[in-house]
Amino acid sequence: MEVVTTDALSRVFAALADPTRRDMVARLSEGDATVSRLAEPYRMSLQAVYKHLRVLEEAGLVSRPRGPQPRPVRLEIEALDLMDTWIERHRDRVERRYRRLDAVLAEMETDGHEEGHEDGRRGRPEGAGHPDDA
Amino acid sequence: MEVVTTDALSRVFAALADPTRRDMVARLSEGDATVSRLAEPYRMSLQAVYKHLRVLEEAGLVSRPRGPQPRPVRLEIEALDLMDTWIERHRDRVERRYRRLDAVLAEMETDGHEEGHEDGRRGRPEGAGHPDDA
DNA sequence: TGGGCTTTCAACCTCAAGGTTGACGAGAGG
DNA sequence: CCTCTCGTCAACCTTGAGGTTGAAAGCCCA
Repeated sequence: MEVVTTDALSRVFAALADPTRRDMVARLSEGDATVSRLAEPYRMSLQAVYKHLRVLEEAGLVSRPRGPQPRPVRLEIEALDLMDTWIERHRDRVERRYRRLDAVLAEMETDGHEEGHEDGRRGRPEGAGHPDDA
Repeated sequence: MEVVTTDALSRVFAALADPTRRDMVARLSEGDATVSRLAEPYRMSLQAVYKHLRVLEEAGLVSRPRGPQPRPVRLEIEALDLMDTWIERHRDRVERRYRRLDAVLAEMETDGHEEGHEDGRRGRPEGAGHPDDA
């Protein structure tokens, strides 16, 4: 069966990997809208838009009461927060690591060594390697 | 030829939509690593890992000198910043909007007006509609 | 110089993603 | 009541993503 059960984070990232969907989110961040209203700007069938909407919904980025009448689609920010958390975490780690490296390099420079950093690159000690999880 | 030229943002989001790739980024945020070292924990061929790496590279999330010897893979944070910026922008918009709505609703409640919200959500004025870009 | 290790490319397979068209159902409004 | 519209579902098509195997190439070392 392999019910892939793609994890939440993957769904959110994947949902936002599509420019159309990202644009929808952008527009929804300004205010709710009905499906057909949302579809207006795009050169694709209403059904396609509906599908995109479903992707966003399954990613938790959007919520809406289902039904035939013109019902509004609303943006939910929890999913954005989810991504944000992930990104910040790793970005911080990298930055911390860079800072550490800079310190090490600075110390090495007291030996009178100069770094070839014309593109702002740091050295890479390639240490660590902790196969830690996400 | 259709050089799709997927935009940068799409590439970054898509790159992180895969759990394996996300794990790679997580591990790289702790320190650089060679391709084979990176591949160790995963139960897939080395070539598959290499492909993932290429995706990350094209998304600008990773950089590495190409060549036959064991060369280190390094995480680049600019791409993370790119996403971060996008996310924050829209999240802020939504939050501002929610705050505004809350204010409006609070004001309306002084009139004793009822809202058709069977799912506990806030009201939706559906105004704006600026098909503004991402 | 030959062997082994690493990285890389290429051909192939499978399946899901994004899109299309066609049809259906429920409300709103004449 | 009939109809029009909006949202929804379903079947189908095409392409690209993720994986595999096989093989080529460059560097290091004995």
